[in-house]
Amino acid sequence: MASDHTRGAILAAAERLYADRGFGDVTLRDIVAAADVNLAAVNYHFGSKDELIAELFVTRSIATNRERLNELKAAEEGGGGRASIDAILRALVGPTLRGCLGPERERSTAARFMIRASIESVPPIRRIRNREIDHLRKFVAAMRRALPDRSEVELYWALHFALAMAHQTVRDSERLTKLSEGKCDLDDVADIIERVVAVSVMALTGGEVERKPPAKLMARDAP
Amino acid sequence: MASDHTRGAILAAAERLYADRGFGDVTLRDIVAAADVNLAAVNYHFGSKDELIAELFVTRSIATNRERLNELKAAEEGGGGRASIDAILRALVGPTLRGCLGPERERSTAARFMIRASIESVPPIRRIRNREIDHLRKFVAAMRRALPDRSEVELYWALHFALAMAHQTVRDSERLTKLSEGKCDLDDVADIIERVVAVSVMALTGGEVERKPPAKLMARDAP
DNA sequence: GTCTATAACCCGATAGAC
DNA sequence: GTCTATCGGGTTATAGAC
Repeated sequence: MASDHTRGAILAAAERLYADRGFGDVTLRDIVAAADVNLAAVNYHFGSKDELIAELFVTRSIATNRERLNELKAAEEGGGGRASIDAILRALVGPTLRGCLGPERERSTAARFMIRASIESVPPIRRIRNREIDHLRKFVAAMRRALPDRSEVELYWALHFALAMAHQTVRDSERLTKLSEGKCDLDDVADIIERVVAVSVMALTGGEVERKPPAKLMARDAP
Repeated sequence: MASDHTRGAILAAAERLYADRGFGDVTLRDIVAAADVNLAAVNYHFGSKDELIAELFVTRSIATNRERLNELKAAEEGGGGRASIDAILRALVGPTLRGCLGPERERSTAARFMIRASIESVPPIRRIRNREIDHLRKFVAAMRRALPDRSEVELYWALHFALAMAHQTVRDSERLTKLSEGKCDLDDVADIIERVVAVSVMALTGGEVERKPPAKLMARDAP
């Protein structure tokens, strides 16, 4: 089975090149040159360029999702079958943020690949992300157990906003650093996780009360 | 100046095709066929495919940024030189959300183009987005006037999270609809704006107090 | 100045020999 | 399984007609 070597070499070279230079700038010819294999081997082992990218992304996604579920399970067992809402949200955003942020020098190829995937969002990756819904439902279910009084709509919005803050922080960490002139420390991952979790929890516990009634034709605000 | 017609036809055709089918699936040949002009006209009028995309995006971005600043100015004048924090954040996220969400049938070509740009994030568009920092600084300055007691870091994070929630809602509206089985109404733009603003305000007014101290090696949570 | 026509090159995918 | 050779198509760039 010399093929396993070829296959693995392609995967490793592709992940590194995509992480370093992005999906748009890396051709299959670049990849096979770096892996020192033949051009046709890519099509033989993966079927197409898109399926190669999909396999790279699926592998890393499965790892992240397993981490999330492990943390969720640990939080629920620690709480006697019902995890606290902050622990649930921490299990949701923690693995992604820990995996993608942190000091530059410590970022693995896998981490840089996932950051790139988050920024460029090429078609095969989008297709896989759209199949994540069943995975997210497990977190909605846990949130429902933690906050049985909240309406489901509020739970969905809170989960959506938590993921939004986490992903955008991964995507735009450079812009936030520039905007804040370094005052926002993107290397302090634990602090960022707690920020995202705290805001998401407030969206669930502090909201609903002070939100304005839906004013359909509001153009400006008038105090 | 028959060229103005050619130029405009290319811009209109390109925006429509990109909005409908995405940047990856539309070739220059598709565009010139739809605009009924010659292939080389694109290179003559815009220099390259990337510059054509950049011009489309810059035009729409300028319009959005002007709306934002108009709303900010109106809010500050209405408040005697100092706008309330919610009015500032509403001016920041309102134009984008109003422009990109709402009933499908009402979405203009320009709106669908901006949604596409938000999802696919192709290199020329990323370059332009990175130059938005000076624009955002005006909102940071307004926030500082509204909440002079808050530390600057908190203002940056709140602005970042507000934009994160707004952009991710535009980007992933379909996933949220599926996840919530239609229970989250993505057509009720006014409600979405108020949700984003409310959560962002809470990030500024409710935070700082109950956030945990930075626990560098926290793996799980232990109550 | 404006546009047409075409050249020269690179991409991903694949048929078929080995 | 691996490799050569090649196809169809997209992109830039440009010579030269209008």
